[in-house]
Amino acid sequence: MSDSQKFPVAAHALAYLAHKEAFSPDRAVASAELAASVPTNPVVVRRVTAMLGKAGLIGARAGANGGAWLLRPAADITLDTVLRAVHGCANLGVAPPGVKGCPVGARIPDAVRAALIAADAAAAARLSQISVADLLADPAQAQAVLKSA
Amino acid sequence: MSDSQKFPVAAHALAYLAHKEAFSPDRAVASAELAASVPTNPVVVRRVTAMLGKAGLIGARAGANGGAWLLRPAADITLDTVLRAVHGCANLGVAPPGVKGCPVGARIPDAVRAALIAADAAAAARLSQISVADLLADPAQAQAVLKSA
DNA sequence: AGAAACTGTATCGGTAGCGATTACGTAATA
DNA sequence: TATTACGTAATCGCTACCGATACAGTTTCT
Repeated sequence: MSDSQKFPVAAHALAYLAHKEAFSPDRAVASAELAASVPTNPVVVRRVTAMLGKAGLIGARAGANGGAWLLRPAADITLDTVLRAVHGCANLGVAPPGVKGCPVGARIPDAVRAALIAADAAAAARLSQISVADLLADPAQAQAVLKSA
Repeated sequence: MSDSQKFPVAAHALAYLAHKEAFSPDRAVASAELAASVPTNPVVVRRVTAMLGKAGLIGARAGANGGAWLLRPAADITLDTVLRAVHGCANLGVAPPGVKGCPVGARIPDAVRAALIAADAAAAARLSQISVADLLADPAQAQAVLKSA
């Protein structure tokens, strides 16, 4: 894994729910509407909302007027939680196994693995500073982040 | 992108060169030897060493007794430099475009993009604290990082 | 000079993963 | 009961990567 788009789609969906003020079952938003905003296929949306539901971030109900809604305030949902909910990680590849015979060749993979894990943890830590509510904030903020990076 | 293994392979190759003390052309290591340590195909190794060469991290020479060697002390090569050299990034997906009509649907993608860039920058910053020399250090260090993450 | 070793690159085949789509069973509403 | 909508499985087409082969150019060794 993974060039997966699950995390961006999840973040977008949650931000959309927050914008729609879908905080209770009677304000549920259907997957078709979310899919139209991303844009993507409704099934793709339901695949990620199902994961978000298992993580306790959103509720969902079938049937007419059904759909998904947030179970927490948008400001209380940080993006690292979202990332974990969709089983994502900062992907830099997987450390190759190395050869068993060579002592150094066998030791390097563990060190590389440790570096990859450290990088992933750093990315998650950064995401923990961003909430779904932040995604709806003034675009000037987003621009500032974009330029400083 | 990408699920590419370029970064792990590059890190492994550089660590191997450092271990072999390949600091000058007369101590060059052939791609076949590097490939045997990873393990992978010699061509895969040459693909990444070519990029590392263009980034000024290693030198390479064709011909008998040819191969690759480090152009800098291993302690001066940080892993974020390696990551950039192979055009890698902490991959969390790409922000979907959103729909043009909806004002919020159009704003969210920029915010998501900014978050992805921030996470990538954080991962790179963490990698900048790790050098190739660190990859050869006591495995207890690597274990400590692995467990703390 | 000739043989041998090695890089850099192009190319091809196999494979794996993903998104989009269709389909179906279940659940909730009108 | 008819309709709406979720959750999940199965399938399709696409893309990207790795591994392997091949080849031209370069350097060393005999």
